[in-house]
Amino acid sequence: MPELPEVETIRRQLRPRLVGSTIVGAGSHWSAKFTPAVEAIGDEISEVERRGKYLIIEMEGDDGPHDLIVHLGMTGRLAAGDAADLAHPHLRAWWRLDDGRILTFHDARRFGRVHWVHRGDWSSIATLSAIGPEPFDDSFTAEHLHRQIRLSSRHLKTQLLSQRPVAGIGNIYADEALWLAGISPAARTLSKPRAERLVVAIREALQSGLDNGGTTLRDYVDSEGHSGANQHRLHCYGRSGEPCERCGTIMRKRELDARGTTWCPLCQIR
DNA sequence: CCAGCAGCCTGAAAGC
DNA sequence: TGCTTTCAGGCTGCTG
Repeated sequence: MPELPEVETIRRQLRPRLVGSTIVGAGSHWSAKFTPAVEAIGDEISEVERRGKYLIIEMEGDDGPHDLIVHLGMTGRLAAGDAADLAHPHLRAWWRLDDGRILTFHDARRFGRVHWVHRGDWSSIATLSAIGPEPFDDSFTAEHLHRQIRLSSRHLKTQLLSQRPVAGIGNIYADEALWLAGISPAARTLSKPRAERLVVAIREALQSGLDNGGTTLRDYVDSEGHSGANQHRLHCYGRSGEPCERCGTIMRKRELDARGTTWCPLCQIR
């Protein structure tokens, strides 16, 4: 469940280690989700960016600039290590660098993906091509959020998870942000004042994740194999049956559009 | 075009 | 103890 804070943590670690390196070899699992990895052979890494939960490795080669795009899915891990990492049974893709190091992509559940596209041409990746603004960008405003939510009749939380109103939110930070804002995940509309609160809350929830190196509930580790610490600071996700930190009401959990959803039935009344 | 949902995946934990 | 069931859920692509 790497969401924006987890992917950004990995990006910050990998960028200085990868920029300037050339890919001299690569391989992948047989699934078409991972085979585009080998297209990067021969190219040099010029930048490591991120858009929402997508890691975007910018590549320069004889056939022009490309993006090597990695989505970690639920259980994806990236690491810049040595050949020992190739032995792992969950290895899905690997890239050998010109100094002998190997960038590996492990993913037990194979919900992750690798894409190879011309620089900036994300049209073949539906979610990425329609993705909303970065949450810390000035363009992510209450007016924007209010307008976006009005475009769909789906539950508010489901819209946040779609990546369209704003980029990078997954199940954990969606529950956290809605609790912080005091808004029901099952709402279908969003007033202007609530949109104001939700923008602040989304930034607060994600910033906590960034400040604490990500949230590790089961699988997440950063590119150096370290767990995050934000799981100790969650107010909502995973706290069903426990008292709400704000009002003491017992937190509840239910399925909302096939996603486990925790909320406070009093502070987040519909 | 949109809402809703099956399907993809496997390891850990719970249930029997 | 050991087998079976449940659960975790981001994204794609299909259906009505």
